[in-house]
Amino acid sequence: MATSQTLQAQSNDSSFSHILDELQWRGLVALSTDEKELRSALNGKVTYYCGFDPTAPSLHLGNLVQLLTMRRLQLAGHQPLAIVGGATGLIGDPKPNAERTLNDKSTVAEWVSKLAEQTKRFLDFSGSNPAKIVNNLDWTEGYSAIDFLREIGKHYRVGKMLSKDAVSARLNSDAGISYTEFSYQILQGLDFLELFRRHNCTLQTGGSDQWGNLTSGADLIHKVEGKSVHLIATPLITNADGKKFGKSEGNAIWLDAELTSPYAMYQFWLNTDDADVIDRLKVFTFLSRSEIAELEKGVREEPQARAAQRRLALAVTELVHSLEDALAAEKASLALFGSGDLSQLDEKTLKTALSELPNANLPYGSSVVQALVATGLVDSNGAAKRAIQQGSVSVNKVKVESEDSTFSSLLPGDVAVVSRGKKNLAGVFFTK
RNA sequence: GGCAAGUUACCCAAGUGGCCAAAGGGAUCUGACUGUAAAUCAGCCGGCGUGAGCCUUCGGGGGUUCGAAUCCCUCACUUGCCA
Repeated sequence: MATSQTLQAQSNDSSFSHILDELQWRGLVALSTDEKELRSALNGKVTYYCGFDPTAPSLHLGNLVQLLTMRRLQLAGHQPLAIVGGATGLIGDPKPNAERTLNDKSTVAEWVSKLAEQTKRFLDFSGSNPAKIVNNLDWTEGYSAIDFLREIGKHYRVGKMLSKDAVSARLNSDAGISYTEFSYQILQGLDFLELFRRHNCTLQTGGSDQWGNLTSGADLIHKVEGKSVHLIATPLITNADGKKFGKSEGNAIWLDAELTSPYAMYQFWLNTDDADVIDRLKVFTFLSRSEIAELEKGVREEPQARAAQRRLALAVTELVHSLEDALAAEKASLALFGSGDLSQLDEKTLKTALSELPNANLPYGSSVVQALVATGLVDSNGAAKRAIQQGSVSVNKVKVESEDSTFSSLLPGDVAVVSRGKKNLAGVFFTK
């Protein structure tokens, strides 16, 4: 795979003498195994891994934290293994409140290949410490139930398994937990053991909510191989206002451009709270300590300029998509939110900007309600009318007053910008 | 295997024959104020439709009744206790 320009341009901040110092400064270490040993291990070359379970057709922002952490370690000279959980994805790790619905094997297999493809953008697969993608189905599929219970199960004490947060939370909830999900930690433990044996992998990274599963593997290796290995858990990203991070309008932000457009990605980051933006820059970008300090000053002295948010939005959109996509999203954002009159924009700029938005082709004479539904700004005709009654709908920045409005004037090129609220925009292209 | 309790819209949760599209809270969304921020206040919050009405929904299926989320049968699942 050709290495992208974006990847080539990345580097760690040379003002840190140890990768662990940088990770800590970026707020990426919530929990770890013995820090002194971890630090000295990282002085040499370490092979490490992080798992991604196929629970959806795309990775999301939570996964991005892991991917970028992996990349930082790779830039420090260590060798990454990205595990795509063909096996663990079939089982499902216990969520705090509810049992997961099992997905078809074929669905999971399809998602595995999609996720594997996505991870490729974030790691370097060439050079002296190339990344590798592995699938844990490779070593679990052939395992017989008897062998599994004898060779692996014997090392697990039920008391300890019950005490893991993920399990005990479920036992105390009214959802209970199935044997299937209860077993998840063993499978993940097996992953680490296999990677240790096959690739001499001695470090696992993951989210702090996965700590129980991370320690599962380290314990197993200790018991079976008598070796101590290392763990780094990244904190869960939370917003200053306590709301869940990574959601926009209640929907997850996906890395797949089909599910979350580059424009939506850009907007998501642009809307970051002042109180969060510096933390986000540390976690989600490769900007240096001094660059971030500069932006922090901007937030303090001139928050309304939102320089930090703009930088963040551009940087992450480039990471996830491409520089061209990021610039196009930025341009569309400026054009559509700028104070200027939309009709002053030339046809080409306008059409490019609109194609970044959710959009629809409609015949001339269509109603505003139809456009709202067709572009997906609202779910139903009723919701569209309600939105108009609430005064939240505008066409080309002019508020729509009546439920049966049509498009009275179009922009150059026979297009229109429909908005619901201040931030939800969509484009309409008129055709015969 | 036995006994008991439970399964309500995105989440929590009321409702125990008609006044139930279903209380209340949270989340999301929208408006005002702003900086495409936060906080605050207000509104919307199953679908269709000419704000009258109609359709679908209260775990699945079947039944009683003029009428059921509410009663009965049955299946599935969850939790607790007993074995």
